[in-house]
Amino acid sequence: MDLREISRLLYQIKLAEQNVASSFERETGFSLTRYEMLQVVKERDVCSQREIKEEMRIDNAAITRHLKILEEKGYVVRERNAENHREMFVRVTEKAEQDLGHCERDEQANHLVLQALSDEEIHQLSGLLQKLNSHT
Amino acid sequence: MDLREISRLLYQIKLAEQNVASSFERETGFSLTRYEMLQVVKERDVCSQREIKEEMRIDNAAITRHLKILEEKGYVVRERNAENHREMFVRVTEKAEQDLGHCERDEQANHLVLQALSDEEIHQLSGLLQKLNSHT
DNA sequence: TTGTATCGTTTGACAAGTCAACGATTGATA
DNA sequence: TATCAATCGTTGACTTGTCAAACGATACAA
Repeated sequence: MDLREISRLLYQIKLAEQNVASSFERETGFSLTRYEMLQVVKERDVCSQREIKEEMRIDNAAITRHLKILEEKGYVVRERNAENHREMFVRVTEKAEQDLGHCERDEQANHLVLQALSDEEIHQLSGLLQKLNSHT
Repeated sequence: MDLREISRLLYQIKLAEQNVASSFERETGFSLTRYEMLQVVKERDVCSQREIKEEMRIDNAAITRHLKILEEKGYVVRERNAENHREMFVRVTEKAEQDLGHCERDEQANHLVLQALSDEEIHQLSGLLQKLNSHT
């Protein structure tokens, strides 16, 4: 297993990421990151940006900017935590719930990975990525 | 298998890509993309940017910019194809061969994926990614 | 009460990708 | 042969990530 083989594998991961992220956006209308972000917030009902950071392992700066965009689109509302004015509390709006639910029911989205891989393979892939990601 | 589960999986791929690319760069001193690019050129001895594009599935603009950087670092030389003045021919330099060989022999690089996954698992992962990437 | 450290977020500068528009060459064809 | 289309590469504008510096709270110690 030499470096060249490793770089080939890693480059395949890069390509997969690009393909997959752009397909997701094309088919759902949501950028993958912002979709995840909305779901993370929604699951917590209300949450701080620090929580988003910990859950998504993404830089603070990126969070600030994504939330700005989501706010402009009317998908989230933000307000300072009254008990700790350093924190911003984020909450998804009714509109976000609707639009998320809408593309949830959209069959098209299923064409993504499901077309390429069987359920068994998806499960395998998920396990391997988990291993890979936890070793960081 | 609903959309939320899919997005989780795709987001894992995104995280993996980020981890893996930055580890690679930290440990080899080469950005993953530029390392691949040098190898692709080296394997062909001389090649046009179109060939790089087809092999690496990367945008033309990105190639132009990476090659500019590689040229500045003295890793590649470029010259117009005398028979077709539209094409640029790229070639790696002696210095590139040396530096690539140097980090090839560097054990550190092996800590990357190899630490997280067994040979068998790497093989599995590679297969799954291949399937995923060919379905695009 | 007054520093000082820490926290949570924001901002700016950079990297690396995309797409779209352009320029120079080349090839095809009317 | 003159023109028109296709090819190859470059450039500019944009996206989305990073890191580092800055900033307004807050907490705590002297």
